Amino acid sequence: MATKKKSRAVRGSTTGKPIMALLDLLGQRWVLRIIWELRDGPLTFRALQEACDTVSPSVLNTRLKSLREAMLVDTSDNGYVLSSMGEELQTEFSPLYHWAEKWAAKRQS
Amino acid sequence: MATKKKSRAVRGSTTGKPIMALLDLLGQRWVLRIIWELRDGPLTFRALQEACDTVSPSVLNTRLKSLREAMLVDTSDNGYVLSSMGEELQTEFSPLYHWAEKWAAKRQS
DNA sequence: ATATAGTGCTACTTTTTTCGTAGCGCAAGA
DNA sequence: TCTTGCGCTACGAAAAAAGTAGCACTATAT
Repeated sequence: MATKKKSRAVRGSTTGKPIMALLDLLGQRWVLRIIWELRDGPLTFRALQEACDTVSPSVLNTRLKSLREAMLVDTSDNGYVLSSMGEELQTEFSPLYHWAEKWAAKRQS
Repeated sequence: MATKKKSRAVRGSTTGKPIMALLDLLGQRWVLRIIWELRDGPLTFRALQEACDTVSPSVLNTRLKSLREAMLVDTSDNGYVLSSMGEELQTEFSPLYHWAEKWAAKRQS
């Protein structure tokens, strides 16, 4: 059981499989977006809020807590920043960002 | 406060940027999971429901509609199946599934 | 023809999550 | 002192998701 760390039971999946935990984490609203917005360096809480379509501060704070617990985000002097793991994840994602353009083109046709 | 949003197609992002639309779509609960569960071939509605921790049929149906509109999922004789675009996306994701193991290992240490 | 079982899916109520907004406590300048 | 900007909390309203029941249909069995 994943009751080791924080017993947070990342919403839904109790399988204990890392991929399920990850998909659950990333499947929370704004999580993917936050990681995306932090791609170019640190942002303050409010800057991050602005970047994410002025997401409500309560939700943003909740997400940042999750992401810090998940060791994907850290705090720095200049605000929130991707951790080394977070940057790795961002790197995994980058081809996806390119793919999105292709996807959009095909959708419209 | 900022721009008033019209009836949103894909929740949140008004930027019109494909990546935002994609992140919004994938950030809905169960969407990533559904794509993951369809990785090895078609699943019926109920099989898919079982695979996703018995997600409620209303939500599953809503997601499947979104995914069909997004041209990531199709229907087949054997149930729901990833479209060619859906398979591409799944391919983009696969390294991520490997990364999750590494992530989990690091988290617990 | 009737019964059975499995399918995709809708309808409805309850519960959870997110939104939207106001505002607190703190710190650095003017 | 009086701002200004910061991270963040509080809380009611709105939206989304969960949970459950069950319908219409099809295929197979009796």
